[in-house]
Amino acid sequence: MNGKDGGEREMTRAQAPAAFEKFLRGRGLKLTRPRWVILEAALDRRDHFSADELADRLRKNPRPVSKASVYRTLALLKESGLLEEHDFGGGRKFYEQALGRTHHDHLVCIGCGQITEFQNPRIEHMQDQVTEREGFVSVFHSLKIFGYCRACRKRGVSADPQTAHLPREIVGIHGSTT
Amino acid sequence: MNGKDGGEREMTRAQAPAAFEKFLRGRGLKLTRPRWVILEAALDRRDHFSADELADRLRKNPRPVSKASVYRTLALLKESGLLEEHDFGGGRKFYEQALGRTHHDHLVCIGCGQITEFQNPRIEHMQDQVTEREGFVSVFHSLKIFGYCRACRKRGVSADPQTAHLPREIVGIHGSTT
DNA sequence: TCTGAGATTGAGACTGATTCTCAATATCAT
DNA sequence: ATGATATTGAGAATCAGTCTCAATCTCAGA
Repeated sequence: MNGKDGGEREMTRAQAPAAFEKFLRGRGLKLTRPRWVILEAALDRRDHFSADELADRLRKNPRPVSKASVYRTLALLKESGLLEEHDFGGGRKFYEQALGRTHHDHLVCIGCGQITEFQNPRIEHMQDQVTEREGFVSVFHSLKIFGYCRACRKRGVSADPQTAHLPREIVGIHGSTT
Repeated sequence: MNGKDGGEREMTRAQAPAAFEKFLRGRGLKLTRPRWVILEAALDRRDHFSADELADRLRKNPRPVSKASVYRTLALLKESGLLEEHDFGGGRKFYEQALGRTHHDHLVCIGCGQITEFQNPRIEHMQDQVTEREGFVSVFHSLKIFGYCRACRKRGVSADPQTAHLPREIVGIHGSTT
């Protein structure tokens, strides 16, 4: 799962609440109970999750949190750098933890919805060449490769590229470095 | 604008209606007036356009076409391979002509919304390496680099990456090969 | 600990793109 | 021309996400 994990990840996880509080204070914002609940819920996730799925879950909590707060707080967590936002198409955004993680791109299986991460410094480097040539300053980028994963191929799952639709549910996630 | 243009492009444009009709027939679908109107309108565009913008325009035509038909027909044009669909974020999809064009990726300026196209065979090649290594079969991919274009930089337009929002209006398009 | 200015919350209305519904209409092989 | 089917259009529905605003918290200062 993306190289060495555990120790390093746990450390950043432990630091996250303090980092978020600092971020909030720096903006004159308050650390409220709903924000805390949402932060904790987000930190508990190791996968890619959507705002409304999280909102649904938290709405049923012993300490319910409203949909509006979930959306608002996820936006703050993104701005603070604790979460990263991804758009895999399909009309909804997904979030994943960012702290202590390095940049990576995604393979998205249109058969089962599984997401596999990958890193490729050479691709990144060539992107820099492209932007430089254009006088463009890159702020962020997104590279997603859609297709069929090994498991789906084995199962014989494949469809017409034109009619294949993007998964609305992110089923799982595999990490892969290089 | 993306290499040699004109002659070749015009040829494919002339062939497009026949190609679409063939596609429709192959599916037992009919070539109706609204579909024809929408096809022509789409072929007249050289830029990236959204469905609802086109629908708005056609709704005011001497021969009005309904929003529903525009959405339905653009989907068919995409399936037929005449149009390509892009999601630049911002909650709406954009279309561009695909016939006679080669694959390319996009630089999206978050300052002015301008889209610049680029091609880089080496990046494509490395993507192949990545998918192969994962046992993944690529069906399509999307590489978008968001940032500030040369013009925006000159104008001093730049914003906090976290608060920068994606353009809802695609302002223009520049092609660039390599 | 109390207080008040100001930030935040939650319920639900709203938005905006896109899709769906379905009765009326158009298409085209025969 | 005819009829079996596909298609259309107007508006309702959907769906993620945002907004509104009165009631409610937070927290720095007294």
